[in-house]
Formats: sequence, C-alpha cells, structure tokens
Amino acid sequence: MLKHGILGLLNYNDMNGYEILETFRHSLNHFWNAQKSQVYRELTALENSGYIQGSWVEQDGKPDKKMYSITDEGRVELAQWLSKDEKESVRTPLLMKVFFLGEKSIDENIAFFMKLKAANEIRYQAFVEADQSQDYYSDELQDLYRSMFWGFTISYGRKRVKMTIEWCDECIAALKEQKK
Amino acid sequence: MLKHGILGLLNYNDMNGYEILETFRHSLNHFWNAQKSQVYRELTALENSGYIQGSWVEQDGKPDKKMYSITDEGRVELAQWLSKDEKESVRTPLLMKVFFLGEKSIDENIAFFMKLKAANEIRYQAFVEADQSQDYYSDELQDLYRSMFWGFTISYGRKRVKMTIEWCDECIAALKEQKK
DNA sequence: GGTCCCATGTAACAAGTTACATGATTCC
DNA sequence: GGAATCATGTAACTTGTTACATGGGACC
Repeated sequence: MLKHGILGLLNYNDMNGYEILETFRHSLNHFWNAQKSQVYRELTALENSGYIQGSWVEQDGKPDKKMYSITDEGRVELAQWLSKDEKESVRTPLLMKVFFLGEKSIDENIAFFMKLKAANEIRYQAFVEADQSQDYYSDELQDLYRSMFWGFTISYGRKRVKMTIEWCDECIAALKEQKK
Repeated sequence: MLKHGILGLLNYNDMNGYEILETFRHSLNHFWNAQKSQVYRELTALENSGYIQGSWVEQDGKPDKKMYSITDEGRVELAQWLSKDEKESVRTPLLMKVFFLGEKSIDENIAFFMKLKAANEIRYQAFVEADQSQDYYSDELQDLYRSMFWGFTISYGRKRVKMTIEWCDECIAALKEQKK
C-alpha cells in the first residue's frame, strides 16, 4: 500500500527518501502516517523490483542524497493498482475498544468519549487550516485536476472527524440517559 | 489489537477458537475482519503469555475442541488496555488511491466513485438489518449495559457508510462540473 | 552550547494476509 | 454424492511499529 503511494509520488516528481517523508507529512498525513524506516525499506524493495531507479547526488553544505525516479515498469504497476478495486478490509482499533467498554463505569466512559471528542475537535481545526492552504498545494501539485483529488481526501477527512464528534455526542447523551 | 479483542471476548465467556471466529463474524465484522490463521496464532501467544488458559474438551459427533478461559493476569492486561488512550494512527487505503486518481480520466473517475457509492449502499442495508437484530444480541451479550457499546459501534459504522455515500456524491458532482 | 534541518538507514519485533492442509458428521 | 458445519492449525510472506544509530551545517 505504502509502496503504491511512493510510486504515485515519484510519478509526479523525482524525489529522495527525505522528500517523500516530508510530502507524506505535509499532504498525506491526514490519511496515512508513513514511518521513516518503512519508507526507506520500501524504496530499496521498489528499486530491487525495477519499479524505480535511484542515483546518488552530491550536494554542498548538505549530505549526499539518493534521488529516485519511476521506471516504465513502475508506471505500469501504478496504473494497474489505480484500476484495481479497493477491497475494504475493515479495521478500526477505536471501535474494538468501544465494544468492550462495558467493563468500565458509566462515568469513566463519559470521560472516554469527552476526551475523544476533544481530540477530534483539535483535528477539525487542523482541517480548516488545511483548507486555507489548498491554493498553496494546487501550485505545488502543478496541476489543478490532480489537486482536486487532494481536495477530495481533505474533504473526506473533515467529514470523518465531524462525524466522529457527532457520534461522541450521541454516545455521551446515551450514557447520561443510562445514568438516570 | 486483535489480541485484546480476544481477551475481551474471553472475559465475557469461555470460548474455543471456532466460537471466537464466529463471534467476530457476527458481531465485530463491521469494524474488524479477523483472520482464522491469526486468531489461532494469537490464542497460542496469549496462552504462552499466561493471559488465557486452554483445555481440550472431548465431544461426541464433533471434533475435540480447545476451550480457553481468561486468567487473572489476562483480566489485568485487559483493564490496562481499556484505560489506555487510543493513539489514532491514520491509515485509509481508499484515500491513498483517491489521492493519485489524477492519473485517470474524468469519466473513469466518475465510474470509480459510482462503484464505491454502490458498494456502500449495500453495506448500508446490512446495517439496517443489523439494527433489527439488536434485541437478539442484547440477549446474547446477556447484559444491557454491555450491549449498549455494541450498539455504539453499529451506529458508528452506519454513520461512516452514510458519510462515505455523501462524499461520493460530492466527488461525482465536482467531477461532472470539471467536465463542462 | 543546543536545537533544527538535512539525510540515510538497521534490527527486532508485532501484526496482518494468503494459501495450504485435514477430517468427521449432518443434512439434502 | 456434495455441501455445510464444526474444528484445528502451519508456512511463507508482507506490512507496520519502535528503538537505535550517525553526522555535518545552520541558526540563535
């Protein structure tokens, strides 16, 4: 999965591992938290598969870097992945915990949902700020059509966070009702 | 993660691997898709850690089964997990694909979102049916308070699917707008 | 002198996926 | 005779996590 994300980014521009990580942090972080160690590992794997090609570049005042570019095979692989259906494998750690919350008291659980709500309200603010920098990203992606899909992922994230806040409210209300 | 789910179930009732798998399929499947091979592997690991204890039971007309029960150490571990904050590690494969959809044509992408919408409409129906069997589950869980949290997970799932459908509509509308 | 940026990784472990493998009984 | 239910797993692989490890240059 991360593999195809990296392929997708390299299809836009040549990059080194560090830049890929930065891009994840800036643009994809709201739906994908990439680990440094995994990115470098995947880059090696992708190069071994022939999907990308790296070459060392010397810099002055900065460490050497390994720049990667996508190969024709890589572009084929990317296109195939994009055309394949996403089979949703559901896995929501939060709900696993919620399912077993019956072991704790009503008050503890009200506190649980309040905390969750607060965390999501902070995330909601981050999305509002992301919105305001969309123009910046449109430039960076150098393509209006492409930046549209970045916008779709942001809008999904915003909806999801908003939905989670509403759900917390409903859970809190139900718990308070139970308390009576 | 699955580890704690199993611990949680065994805290409700003694079960064998097969029953755990069935329970996942019936009650937790909308947020956690458990693999057979992983469940059996985790059971072995949990027993080795001393969190659960298994014993073989002979049956007639059916294969022998290994029944597991939670130990005191297991209960401590479960309580600790329940009290710990869930640090949200975001990872949405669907959005990874959407982010790179700029490589495909508008028409292909409209088709993509229509298909996704249709799949989620089917899932929505499944939630409506799940609702109607909530009474059945209340009995099964033998505890109204506990079944409340099962209800919370269902309501989250329903909201999420509904949200996804709305998001698809918005994406389709935006793509059609672009086409003009 | 300390922190941030740039830049690369390794090692060990934990968790999830896919395919394979077996076998009795019951119901149609 | 075939499918479904009950029941248990192994093996190989892929993916993700956590901690460790290094080091120069810029800026305050």
